[in-house]
Amino acid sequence: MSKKQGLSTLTLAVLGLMGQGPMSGYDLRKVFSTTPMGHFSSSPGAIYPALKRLSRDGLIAAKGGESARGKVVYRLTAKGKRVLKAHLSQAVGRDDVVWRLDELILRFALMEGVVSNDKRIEFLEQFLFEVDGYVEHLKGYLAEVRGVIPVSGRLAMEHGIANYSMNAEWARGAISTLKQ
Amino acid sequence: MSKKQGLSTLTLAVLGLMGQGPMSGYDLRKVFSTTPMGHFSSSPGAIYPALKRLSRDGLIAAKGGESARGKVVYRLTAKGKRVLKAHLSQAVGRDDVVWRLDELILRFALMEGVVSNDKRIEFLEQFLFEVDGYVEHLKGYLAEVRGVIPVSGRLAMEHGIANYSMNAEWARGAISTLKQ
DNA sequence: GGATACATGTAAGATGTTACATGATTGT
DNA sequence: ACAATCATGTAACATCTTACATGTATCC
Repeated sequence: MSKKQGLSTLTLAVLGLMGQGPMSGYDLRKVFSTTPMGHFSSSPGAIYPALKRLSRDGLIAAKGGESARGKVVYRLTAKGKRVLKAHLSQAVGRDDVVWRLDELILRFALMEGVVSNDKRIEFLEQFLFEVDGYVEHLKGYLAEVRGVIPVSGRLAMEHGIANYSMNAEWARGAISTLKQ
Repeated sequence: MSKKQGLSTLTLAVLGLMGQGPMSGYDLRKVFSTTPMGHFSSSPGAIYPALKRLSRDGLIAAKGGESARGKVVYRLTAKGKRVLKAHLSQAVGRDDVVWRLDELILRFALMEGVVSNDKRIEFLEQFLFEVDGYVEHLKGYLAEVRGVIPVSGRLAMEHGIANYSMNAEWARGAISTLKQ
């Protein structure tokens, strides 16, 4: 169906923001450095090369026509839209929840206008299922090692459990919001 | 007083685990792949070069004497202990909370036996102060943009607020645990 | 004797950080 | 005229991922 889609978190953020409207590299840097949207480096050494890559791969294209100063404004190509939508529509697995939780939240944040309401609810339900499962796993692990691990370690484990529990709570709330 | 201490998360985890006792690269991989301790790649391509660097820089040293099979067991040197302790003793700032929260939790988890109980409480109090401040900031930001941002974006913002609130709650609980 | 687990490593490539460089435009 | 902000870029370096390579010891 598709090649492996190894979109880095930064790449995903760039495509997602351009999905909302055309932007320049400088615009992206402003968003990353002035809003609490994700935690991205606004360093030129990361953003401009990323734009070059996306441009080279045909996912974005510089708008024709001169813009103010040297500004280069990009927008998604048809291929870029397809790749973005495919990425946002991926199923949520246990690995995503364990290893890439931040990216899942970013994916959700970028879904507006790209993925239907029903699909977003489906995403949250898969997310909730996997998170709940992982919370149980962590609780089981803690029960096993409690007593043999040091206090700091135990508290850090409890942090992990509280973190995933909070994510489950959030997902439950978000699902009922999206269902009206 | 000291050079910039750009310990990567993996490097910190390696030093911290070796702070508890001698380990080989393979032992580290086992810990990373079989316990929920942090989210580290257990790939040999990350770990063995990291051990080489730490060894080259004099923070760890291979134990003399042959071990089973080809096993190479490392332990912290005096310098390694010093660097680890210095890193774990750093003050917590707003930037750490915003950009490196996972690393802060890892730092806390590794403090046992290296940093005194009082210092750990101090760490948690600084952490709590910064987290509380950031929660206020996020709430203020949300209040400003609520209404003009899409639903998915708003829910993602609320996720961030819930996340930091949970961290504050956790810190409060951990402080009272450490105070007995 | 063959599968599995132990144990370490390298090579190629992608991505990111920090620091530097360059020039245009706007405000005062 | 000068500073600040707008705007893009490169070079050197560090790190991590993926995939491959190699050999040993143990279990059945």
